[in-house]
Amino acid sequence: MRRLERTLLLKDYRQLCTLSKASFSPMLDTRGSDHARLYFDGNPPSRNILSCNRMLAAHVRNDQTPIAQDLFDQMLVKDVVSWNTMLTGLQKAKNPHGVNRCFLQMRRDGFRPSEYTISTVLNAFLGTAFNVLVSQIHALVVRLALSSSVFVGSALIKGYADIGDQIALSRVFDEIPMKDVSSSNALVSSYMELGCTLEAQRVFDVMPERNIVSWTSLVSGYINNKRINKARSVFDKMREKNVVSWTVMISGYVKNQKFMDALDLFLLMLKSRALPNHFTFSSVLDACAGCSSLILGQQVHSSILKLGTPEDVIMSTSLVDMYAKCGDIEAAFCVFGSMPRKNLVTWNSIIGGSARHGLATRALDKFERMIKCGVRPDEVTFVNVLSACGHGGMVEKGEKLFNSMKAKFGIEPNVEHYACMVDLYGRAGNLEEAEKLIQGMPFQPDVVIWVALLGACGLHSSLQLGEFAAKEIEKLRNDHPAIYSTLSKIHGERGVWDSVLEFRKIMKEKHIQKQNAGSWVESQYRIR
DNA sequence: TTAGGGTTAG
Repeated sequence: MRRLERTLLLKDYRQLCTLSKASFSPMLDTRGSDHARLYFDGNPPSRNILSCNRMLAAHVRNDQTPIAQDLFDQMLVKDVVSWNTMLTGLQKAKNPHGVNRCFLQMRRDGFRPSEYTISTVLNAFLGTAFNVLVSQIHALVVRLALSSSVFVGSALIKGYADIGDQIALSRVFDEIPMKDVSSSNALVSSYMELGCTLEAQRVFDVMPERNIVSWTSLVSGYINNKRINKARSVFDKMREKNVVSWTVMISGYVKNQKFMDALDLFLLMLKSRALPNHFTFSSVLDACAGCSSLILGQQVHSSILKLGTPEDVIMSTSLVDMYAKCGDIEAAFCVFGSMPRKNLVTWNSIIGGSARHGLATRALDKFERMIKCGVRPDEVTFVNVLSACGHGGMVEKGEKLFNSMKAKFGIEPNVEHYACMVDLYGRAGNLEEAEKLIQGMPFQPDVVIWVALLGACGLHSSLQLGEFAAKEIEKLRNDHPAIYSTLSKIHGERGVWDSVLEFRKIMKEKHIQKQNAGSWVESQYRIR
């Protein structure tokens, strides 16, 4: 490049830099005229760094991370805001690898991480294998003198909670000079996460200022520590409640199988004129499914439509699951078909629902479609398709799918899959094959396996093998109700009435009741 | 122009 050109470029570059001097200062310090050239070519003055960053942020806000990444890669001059925005995009896209790579590149390029950078990176690493880096990032925070930031502090507290380091997280909190309500809230939920309910309560009690999040963190913490009644008593003390606090309490009841309490609370929420959102509806639908109430489920579905709740893949999956569990599989298919986006859980719900309704062919058809749509099956998918084959008597298809698990999809069959296969062979009357499979299993058979075999023996009146399975069950759990009822049935069918009476006597002594099959219709009445 | 603390499914 000729000297004159170089001088001109450098002049233009300096002029451009005056648009945002603070952002450009690291570049001025470390870059030469080649960078000026690059900037001149790639970023005409109409596209200065501020407008590029704004565009980048807009893409990130709209969940268009790949577009943001393209723009970011094209930006020949970046500032710390550009890097932070890109990191936020990768964090939102749940791409911790990407965040790690971007963060490393940022540092290699000589940029100094800011409070924004640290809190974004730490949050991206939560719940991932990258959380081993928390203490290293903490060391960097100390070196960069960012320890006093409440944002960095909150992120570090959560990071240390994620790796179970109670001492470190309380030390981080202590070292924040001007603690705010958010950092205290982070401390409350982190103690709760580690099961330290007393510590969490103590922090909450001494907080100089509490907001709705502080209260909700406490409620949520008690729920996660299985203290549902304590959670409710805190919840009742809240003077102000919002959609999140209502949802936390409702979903807490659902997690604890207290479906009627969840539905009662949902009614209270509506009475208080709080507006449910997709989080609330997912939990409420789960409660309807839990008590098999189609009527309530339908009413909740109507409310979703009436309120114009925006489509959400999780909420719609809960709808599919609710309809399937409440006996209306056609409605489940209808909701499923109307979903613009489906994920693995959605597919598993419809496949599992079909299987439970005895619709083996439809279940397998959905499985094929799922593969065609490019969704990779997981272990739940295979439990569902194998049980569909079992209910449909499709032995060969089941065998083929079972063998394809490892070979085609890289999924190692677990004990549940073996139980499905034992059930599949057993129902079809192929008890020998079932027994052979158990013998060849790569792990010790559990109660579920033996119960599947015993069930098959009951179905096909196989006394010898049935007694063997019963003995194995007894070794693992000596009061399993299936043992006595099934053996009593087999003996009855063979006319060995003494044994039948003996089993009935044992069942009476041990207060064992034959488990009755539940009926959807029955539970409809129960709820009214 | 960039960040934190409480909520959902098989």
